[in-house]
Amino acid sequence: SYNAVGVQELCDHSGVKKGSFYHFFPSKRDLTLEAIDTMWDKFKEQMLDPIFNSDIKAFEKFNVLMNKSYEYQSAAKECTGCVTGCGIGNLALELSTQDEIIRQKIEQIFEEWAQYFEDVIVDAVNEGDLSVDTDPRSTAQAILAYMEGVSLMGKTFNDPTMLSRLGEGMIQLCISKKNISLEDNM
Amino acid sequence: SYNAVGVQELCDHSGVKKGSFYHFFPSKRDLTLEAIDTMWDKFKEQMLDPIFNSDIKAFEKFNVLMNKSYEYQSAAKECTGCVTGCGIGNLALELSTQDEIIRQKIEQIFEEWAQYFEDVIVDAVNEGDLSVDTDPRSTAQAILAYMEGVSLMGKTFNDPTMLSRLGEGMIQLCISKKNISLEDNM
DNA sequence: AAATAGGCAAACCGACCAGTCAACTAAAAG
DNA sequence: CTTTTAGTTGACTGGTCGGTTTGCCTATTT
Repeated sequence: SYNAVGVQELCDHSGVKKGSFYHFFPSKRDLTLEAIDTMWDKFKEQMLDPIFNSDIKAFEKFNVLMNKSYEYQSAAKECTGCVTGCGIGNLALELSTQDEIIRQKIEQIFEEWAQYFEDVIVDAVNEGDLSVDTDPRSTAQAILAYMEGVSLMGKTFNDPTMLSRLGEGMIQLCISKKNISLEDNM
Repeated sequence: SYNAVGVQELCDHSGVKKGSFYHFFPSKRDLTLEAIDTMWDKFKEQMLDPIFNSDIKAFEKFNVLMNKSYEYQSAAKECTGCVTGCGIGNLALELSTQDEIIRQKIEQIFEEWAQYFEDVIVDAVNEGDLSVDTDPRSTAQAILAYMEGVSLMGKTFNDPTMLSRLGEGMIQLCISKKNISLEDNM
């Protein structure tokens, strides 16, 4: 939690004196903004880019992403005893109503993040793997929402396997409504 | 945010003196636990029970729930200027790694919540509206995760329409994987 | 009328908060 | 060699934190 951790604590943990900290950062919020950038860059570099620049099947990319997330959360639990969830999602939920500037920054990151998904969905549509009725933007947002929701559940249950168990849902979110004749199931 | 609001502030806002507060509640955490119960009871009473005890179609129940959530968040934005998201989800994400007792309480609530969904899914399977291959428990958890994720997105974008736009995804999460022959789409 | 008990409020506690500041060091620039 | 500059440090600020203590006031019981 952002509000539960003080500047002093951060400094102690990093072997930095608080006075020095305020020499480089005008405020705690400034540090947070930079930390968000760092997290996001690292996430893109280590997770999104390797997966979404590879040439595996579109659907498979989502599965790989979820599996990597599962591994990451498993490692976090091994290391700290807690499933930590998505760092960006955590901040989003805690600070969106509290700090408008941070909210906007995270909004922009989510937009960028969904763009990764949207591009893949567009590819899949062009390749005929998804119905032309698919709305790429909404579908991409739905998948991102689902990922964040699954992370939230994993954190709440403190159980990383929730990520792998619920991973399949991402594919279902891709299937356009019109592609499923409800009569078939009703 | 839990940590951003102090007992004094809560008391001022309620016209209560802090000394009086601590006469009735041993700690801030105790208040929180009771507040969670109250929120959950109210949510069940006003949202879940009316919808899930009605005899509309299973799929339709999920849509109605999402629509009601949309209306609630719209009203919140009108009133406070902010989409507040799901109160329980907010606490879950902020406190799960910070307070084990609160984490357990929310875990139990999520379990109960998913049970509502699971029952409906079982009904739908029995009535032939969903494939017998459907895993009711996982599907229920997936829908809950999705709802929480959509709430998170709505809060981050401070845009209640995100709830209605992404609402359709809930139905897609119900469709069992085996029900969709991927070859049809690929 | 005396005793009792609970609701209530103000003062208070040590700890911690984000942030400031002046004194200091060390190295670069003139 | 002197001056400027960047970085370091710990003491300090006003204020708030969660929580405690004390004692008054009222209302029921005896």
